[in-house]
Amino acid sequence: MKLPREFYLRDGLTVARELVGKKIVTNLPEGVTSGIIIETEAYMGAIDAAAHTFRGKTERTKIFYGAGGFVYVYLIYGMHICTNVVANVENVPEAVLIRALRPVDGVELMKIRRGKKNLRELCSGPGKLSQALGITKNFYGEDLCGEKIFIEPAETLRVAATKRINIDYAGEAADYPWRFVAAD
DNA sequence: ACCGTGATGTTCT
DNA sequence: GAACATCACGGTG
Repeated sequence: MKLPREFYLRDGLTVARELVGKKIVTNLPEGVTSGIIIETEAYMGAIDAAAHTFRGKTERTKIFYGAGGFVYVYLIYGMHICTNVVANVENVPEAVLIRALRPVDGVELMKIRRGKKNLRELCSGPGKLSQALGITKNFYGEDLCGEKIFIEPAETLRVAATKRINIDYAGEAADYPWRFVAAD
C-alpha cells in the first residue's frame, strides 16, 4: 500500500499537508523501522527565500529539481541529516522536510541507533528521526516508490499550519504558514 | 521547563 | 571563511 508516484507530483504545500498522518518506513539489513509523520514543512522553490533552491540549482540541490517522490537529504550543522520528500513535477523545485514522527515499528532498533531509551527522544526532530530510521547521505536520490524507503497511508489527523522553524534568515518568507503539525 | 553553548563538515560566497 | 531547515548537555530556576 505504498503511496504512488502521483501523490508526490502535486504542489509542495498539498503534499506537506497530506503527509501528516502517513507512515514512513525504512527497510534496511538491520530491520524495518517506521513512524507516523506528525510534523512537516514545505520548501517552495524560487519564491521561497528559506529554500535551498532560492538562489538556483547547484550540485547539492539537483534532485530537488527532479520529479516528486524521491529523497533529498542534506547534512546540517556538520552533524545531522535532514530528510526531505521531493514534490511536484520535474523542474518545479519543491520539497517537504519531515520534522517529527511517532515511532511505530522497530522501536528497539531506533533506541539502539539513537542511544536513547525514552520514546519521546527517538523521532522528535528532523535530525533525530533521520538517525532513528537509519537514513544517511547514501539515501540521496532514493526512490520513495522502491523497497528501501517508502510511505504508506495510515491515519487521518487534524492538521494545523504555523510558521516554519529556524529560518530567521529568510526575511518575509519566515512568516509563511508552511509548517504542518498534527493538531494534538 | 527553559536557556546558553559547543560540536562538527558541507556548501556556497 | 561564513553560514547553516540541529542536537545534547550542563547550568539555573
